[in-house]
Amino acid sequence: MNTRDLEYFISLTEIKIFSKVAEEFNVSQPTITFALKRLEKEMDSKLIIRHRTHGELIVTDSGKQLLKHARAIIRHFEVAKQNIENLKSNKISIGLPPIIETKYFPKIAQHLKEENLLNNITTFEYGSETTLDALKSGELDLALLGSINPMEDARIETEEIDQIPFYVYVSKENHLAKQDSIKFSDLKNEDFILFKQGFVQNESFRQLTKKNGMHPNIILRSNETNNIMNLISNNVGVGFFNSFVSYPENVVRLKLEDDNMPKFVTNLVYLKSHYFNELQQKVLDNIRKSIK
Amino acid sequence: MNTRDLEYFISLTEIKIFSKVAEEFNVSQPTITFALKRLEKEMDSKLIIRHRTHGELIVTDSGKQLLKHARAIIRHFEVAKQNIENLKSNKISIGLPPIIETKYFPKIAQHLKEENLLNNITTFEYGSETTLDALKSGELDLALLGSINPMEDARIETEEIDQIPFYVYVSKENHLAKQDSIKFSDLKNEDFILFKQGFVQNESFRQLTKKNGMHPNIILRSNETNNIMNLISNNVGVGFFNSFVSYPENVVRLKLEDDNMPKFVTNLVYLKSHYFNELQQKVLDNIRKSIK
DNA sequence: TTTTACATATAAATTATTTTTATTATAACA
DNA sequence: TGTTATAATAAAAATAATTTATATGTAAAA
Repeated sequence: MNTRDLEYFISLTEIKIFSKVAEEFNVSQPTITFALKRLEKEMDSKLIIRHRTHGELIVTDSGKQLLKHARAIIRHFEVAKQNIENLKSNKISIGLPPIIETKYFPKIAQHLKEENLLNNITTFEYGSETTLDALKSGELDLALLGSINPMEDARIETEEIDQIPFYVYVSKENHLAKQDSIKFSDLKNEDFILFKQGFVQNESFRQLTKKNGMHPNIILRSNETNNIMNLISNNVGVGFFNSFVSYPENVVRLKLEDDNMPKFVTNLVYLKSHYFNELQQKVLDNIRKSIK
Repeated sequence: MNTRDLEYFISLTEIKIFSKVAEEFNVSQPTITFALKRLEKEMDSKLIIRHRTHGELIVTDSGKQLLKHARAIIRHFEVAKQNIENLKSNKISIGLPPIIETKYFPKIAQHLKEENLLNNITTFEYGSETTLDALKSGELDLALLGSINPMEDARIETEEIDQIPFYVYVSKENHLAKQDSIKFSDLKNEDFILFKQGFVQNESFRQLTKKNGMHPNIILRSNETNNIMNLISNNVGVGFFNSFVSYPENVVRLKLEDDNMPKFVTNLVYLKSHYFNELQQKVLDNIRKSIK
């Protein structure tokens, strides 16, 4: 069986028009007809019910069943290619979201340098959610990433590093700064400066505002911790981060008193199906050593 | 890319001789050479280092990486076929290990009969371990099965039904019968009558004997609960089962006092990648309703 | 009801891919 | 040095996939 036929099939269930699928793949329309016939013969089952008219095309139960597996097959194939590409360039690509990088990378870099491995790594610095996607797609061999509460994903191996709470960061001039700790709901009239999309703190923040029935005023989003801290220290708004971020002297960190607060969990993760070669294994071991 | 090439490749990494692989698949030797070349071109990487001499054949790191994905791809393909086969026969095949069947099937059957679905199911009555393998291979759509401690498998969706302890069953004439509860180590001189291979109680039993440094004398294994209980009641030996089994009047059930005793967990399980059609969904819902 | 437009199927020819047959190359070993 | 076991290569054959051209089916428009 050919993966090309599966690709035609997947596309057909999405686009639902034979001739458009053919266009998509730069082949002629009968090619799609024949590909589907091959699959139906192989599976000994009708996969798609077609009416020769506008947009009506029904995926049978068998078709739906195949579709699930077809997607998995194509994904496996693409990830295999990507992994091999990384292997060839003798680099291990590591996802390191900035906040986690700040906390852990100095030690990791030190260890790797001692072992002469520092030039064999490429780091990838995006938010934890984006990083997770990249890991799944096979772009990354390994990642250190944050999650709210322990991670659970069927395809991923997770080693939990630690769990830390979230804090609110405000300027000393802010009215909240006199207190040591607050309730999340005390923030309902504040302006917020947060990270851009793809950071777990956002998900945690979203959960808390929902729980407290708040409609927060987010005045700015940035990817740069320094930039955000600068604005906070000028009392432009308040921030919501874990304790990994460093903060200037005129910023105060406030504890949150609420029960059942989400935690920021740091995880060392990789695909269960990933094969680590000797070099990659060495790097992995060094990272493990560095963060524990 | 062709799955046939992957099959040749997988076999080659196992058999390690091109000509033998060719024989295995009833093709000529150059076919294997060309298949490997195609894969190496597609992956743009050497997969296998070959010396034209006895048994020396090294799978490269890239090859190992591909191998992992190749196995997954082939499995997906086979499972898809099997699932579709079940779908066509409009039957839902359900794994029901005997002990669990005894406890849950009467209620399930009653519900299914009311809905006129009883003739759309096929049950598969083996031990939980065997049942799990069948589920993974796509032979089964669904299973109720036992595990020691909660199950964790990447490819499987699990709904935990309940957790119950294991007990020791002895004849009233047995010297232990006077007690209400015992320690597992009190059994060190007993003769045991257990289930045959593929039942979770065996795994639990094995763990406990190991922990207690025991070398148990297992005098008989059977698949028939009635048969085993008969022997126990005649004081031929003692049994180790969960509380689902029914037992005659002259058999006594003893609690186990040990700490951290393994539990018998009943789970409703199915493949994450399994697509349930309307009929199958109905059956699934009825089973859920029956066991909760 | 006929026509038109859109969409898929089919037949035959073409092209591409895979496999085979026959042969050569290479290393190990007697 | 010749023999044996194994893999690679070249050319031909077989098989499979795709295209071109055309037929067929269906819904909507005229």
